[in-house]
Amino acid sequence: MLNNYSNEDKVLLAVDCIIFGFEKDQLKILLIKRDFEPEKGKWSLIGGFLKKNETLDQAGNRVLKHLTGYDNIYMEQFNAYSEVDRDPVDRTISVSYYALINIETHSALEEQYAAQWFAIDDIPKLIFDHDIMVKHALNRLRYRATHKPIGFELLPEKFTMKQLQKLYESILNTKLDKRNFTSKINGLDILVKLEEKDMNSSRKGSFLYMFDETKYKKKVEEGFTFKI
Amino acid sequence: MLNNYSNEDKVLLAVDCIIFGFEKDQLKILLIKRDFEPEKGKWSLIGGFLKKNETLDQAGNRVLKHLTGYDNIYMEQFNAYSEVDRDPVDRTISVSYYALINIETHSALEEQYAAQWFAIDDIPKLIFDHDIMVKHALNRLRYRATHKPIGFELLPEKFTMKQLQKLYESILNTKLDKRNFTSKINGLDILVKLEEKDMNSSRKGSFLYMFDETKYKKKVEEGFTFKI
DNA sequence: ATTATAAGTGTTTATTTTACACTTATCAAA
DNA sequence: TTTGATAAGTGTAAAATAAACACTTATAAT
Repeated sequence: MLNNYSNEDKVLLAVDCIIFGFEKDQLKILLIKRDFEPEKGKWSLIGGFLKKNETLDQAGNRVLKHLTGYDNIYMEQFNAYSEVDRDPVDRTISVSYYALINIETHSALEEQYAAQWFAIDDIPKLIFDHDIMVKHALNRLRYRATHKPIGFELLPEKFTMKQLQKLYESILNTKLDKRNFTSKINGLDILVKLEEKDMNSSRKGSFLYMFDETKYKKKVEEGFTFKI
Repeated sequence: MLNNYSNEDKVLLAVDCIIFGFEKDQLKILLIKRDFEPEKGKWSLIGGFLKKNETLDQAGNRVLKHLTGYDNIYMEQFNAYSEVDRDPVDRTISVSYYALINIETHSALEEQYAAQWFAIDDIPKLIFDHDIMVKHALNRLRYRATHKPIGFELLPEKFTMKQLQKLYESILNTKLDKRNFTSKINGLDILVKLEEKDMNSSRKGSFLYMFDETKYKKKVEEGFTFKI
């Protein structure tokens, strides 16, 4: 009586991750040189196959850790890709995730692995349908940025208001007014202004901020609409 | 060299559909009495297994047609569910879809099949993790209703402003002000007001509307924020 | 002391959203 | 044919939010 699914087709299930980082005022994604056939040596998203005894979330984290060394990264599932011929070797459905990561605090790992960061408007041709996945992930990230706070996972612990503005500008692909941006962000009440200044970018120096993690996460739960 | 995926695990991939309809001012979903083990006879979402040579979208449509007779239905994929034990028989990942359907023009089909419509706040206990899927689908539908026009797929060809308002109210689970609603909707410029009146609901009668399909679909592309 | 540079800060206008209640068209009943 | 009942239809004022816009200030380097 049990096991009456035996006539059904089984397929390979892949997990592919679009890993966003932010560095030098630029939004970037992490790509890897694929080390197996087909398309060996071509640039690819971080990905791998789901194993029998793990969830998709677990597979995403395992794959990410295995290929980049990164652990405990913020990830969100966003779409399944199922074109019959998307992978020439075998029927593979891919569930994609986007991840947010602070490049600086996770630096130096890329070298031991074959991963490399690419600025968002300088991405090489990718294998299979990975280009489309990146496009969709960007849309999702844009939506995310206008409906929930963003930055906690992407910026260093302490950052300037300008860095935060540049993050929004690069995600939304637009220029924002400094005064309006500042008051909008302050209105969200998720930042803590520190005494400390960053003296690198100007003589006057600019105050550093941190996220108030509790308030930030509360706003992530609630959501809002951030009009640009 | 090819077929080097042979060590990877294969899994069953299911497609489950949350089918929304609207009837008698109520948002409803279509459920089916499951006709195979396990959980035979229990209420379940419309679902089935992906076959080797079809996409998920195709599988969704095939399953829907097979179990309800409905064809050519608006569907959108929204999430993959992958808990290891979600199906007791075999490892099955489910990709869920929500669908929108006009109950009246598709009526009479339920009887030949084992499907039945349930008002959204009167849904029986469902098998596996289908309850969670329904909850997520409702959230997705709410999001959809506040960011794109909705109703074309759910309402009959001709409908009153009140019907449309009731649709929004039942999706958003809230009461709306008649005047504000009317001017908001008219502001979208997606409706055509007919000469014709519906005389069933009042002595005065209420004008019937249709969607301007071109404008409607354009707005669906663009998106907006519908503040309630 | 002077200068150069980016940081920091408020106000006014335009737009959008919300709150709110009376008149009208029609059918049914007297 | 008049009257009454009922839901449809309609507008405005106040409040909140978003957008546009430019000068002052703190500091390091010279």
